[in-house]
Amino acid sequence: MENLEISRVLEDVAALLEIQGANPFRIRAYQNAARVVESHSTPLKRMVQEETDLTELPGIGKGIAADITQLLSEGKLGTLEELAETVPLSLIELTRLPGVGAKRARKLWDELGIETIDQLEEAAAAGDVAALAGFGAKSQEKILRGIEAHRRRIGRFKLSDADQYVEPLLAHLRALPAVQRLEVAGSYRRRRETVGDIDLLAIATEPQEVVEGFTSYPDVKSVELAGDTKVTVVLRSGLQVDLRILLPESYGAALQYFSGSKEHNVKLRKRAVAQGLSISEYGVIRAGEGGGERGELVAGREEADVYEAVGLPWIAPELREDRGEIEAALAGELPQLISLEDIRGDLQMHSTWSDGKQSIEEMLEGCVARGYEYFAMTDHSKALAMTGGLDAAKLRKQWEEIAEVQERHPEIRILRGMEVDILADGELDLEDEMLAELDVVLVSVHSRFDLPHAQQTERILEAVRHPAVNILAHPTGRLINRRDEMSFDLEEVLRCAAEHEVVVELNAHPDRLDLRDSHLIRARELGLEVVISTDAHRVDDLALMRYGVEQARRAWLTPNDVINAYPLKRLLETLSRG
DNA sequence: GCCGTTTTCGGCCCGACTGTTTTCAGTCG
Repeated sequence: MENLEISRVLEDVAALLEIQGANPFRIRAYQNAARVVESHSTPLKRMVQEETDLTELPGIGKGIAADITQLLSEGKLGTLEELAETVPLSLIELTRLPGVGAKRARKLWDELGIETIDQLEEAAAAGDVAALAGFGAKSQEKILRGIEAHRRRIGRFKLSDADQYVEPLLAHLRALPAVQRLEVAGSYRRRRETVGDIDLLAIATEPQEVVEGFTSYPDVKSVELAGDTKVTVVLRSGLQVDLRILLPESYGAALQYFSGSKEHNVKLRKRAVAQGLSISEYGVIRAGEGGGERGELVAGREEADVYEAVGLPWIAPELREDRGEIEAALAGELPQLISLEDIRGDLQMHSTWSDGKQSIEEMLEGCVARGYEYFAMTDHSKALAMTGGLDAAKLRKQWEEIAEVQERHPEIRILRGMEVDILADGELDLEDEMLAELDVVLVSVHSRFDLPHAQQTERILEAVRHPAVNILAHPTGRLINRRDEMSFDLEEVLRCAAEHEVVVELNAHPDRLDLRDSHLIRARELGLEVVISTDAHRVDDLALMRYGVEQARRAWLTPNDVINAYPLKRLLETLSRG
């Protein structure tokens, strides 16, 4: 059982306790523990095997350590099962709808007997929800909209969640002596922001051993299909994984075929047909004389051979969405995609001065360890009271600490920044004279996501036009699988940003990935520069940069489009213009 | 339930806003 799953179970315990109306601090203890477990880099499974004391982790005491140990040994948790006897587990899903929390979920169950989303939808559609005390017509409407959005998301895993399950599975399979080659294809390989299922491809000396090794993997919940060359399992997390065992001569063709996208492959096949070739998952075949006979296999062992056979260079998987990559490849104009090694700094992160978990110096050390030349310390502004956002006085104090830390660490440049809230009227949450003293000003929306379209657009435009602003952070405000983008005119905002030389952020946090790939392509067309930032709240989060870089590659971005791939001098010039 | 301790119990993230109420739940990170 992976850390993410343990974390999910602890979250479920917290949610049920909350619905039950338990001690709020006990609830928070489980929530805290869930967060700690989720972001812990070592698998707890291994810690338990090595008899490391789990209570060494912050927020994990005797009780939760015992819970985790039980969960790992028995695959289930007594605490949760006991709770589930008093309150239905399915109520947890209700609390994930906007406008429904623990109390309201409880009320829906108590008063209307609602246990599931389907039952809630039925009751809301019939108008029964609005009739409840504490609910009204607007709440009922919001619930119905929330259910609709929920349905659209169901069944897709965030890429980072998929990674948590896939990486240990790959390690398990690669350790099998019979495995000669093993790769993941599909949207996972193209690094799409969410994935439906996982496609594994392998070459094996003894296929049967690999099939057995796969189906006996401890996290397999059920084996859906077990043939000689194709096996489908569902992991405990609900993620479906297909494994195909291939012959070496068609491995590259299969990798190409199963990596997709479908649209990319359709275009590629058309091109092949025009050349008297046909591409399938088994290889590239030159049509035989007289049509009906089997033709000659001309490529298939390596993926690059497949592309070469139709006169193309190999195309990076992130580009394979039929967004002009085949045409670009033909013209020899494929972009020199950005990679993690190109990144020279991180321009959004938080410290204990606001809602970050680690000090400025600790964050600095994390950046140094990643080989960065610079980073920006960008705590929240005061409107976000919950996060301990800074007012002018506290910000000045923070600058003193930055100066001291900088003094001790000449090896990296600290930029004074702030993530300044865009207030509902478009005003910024920090005085102009303070803004002028910052090296980098990020602005972003954290409240009133529901303003009417025109008003929301004007609010953001107002902020982008402010002369002190350098970066528009997480511009759409979406949270993957949780919250839709705000309703506003992104095109107009991008045009305005271009005019005022404001850089748009690609927030690398795997919950956000905001802007998304298609938006970034548009931003680049409009001549905008992009910054890829992790929004780190702890040192470990700095590693999330890879998700931003992957998304940037899907958007065809090169090191020349991304300001935190610039050397310090060019970055400072970029930030000081305007 | 966790933490820290002045060791066996008290404290645990400050608020502003909306919708639906007339005191509160939910949301923002």
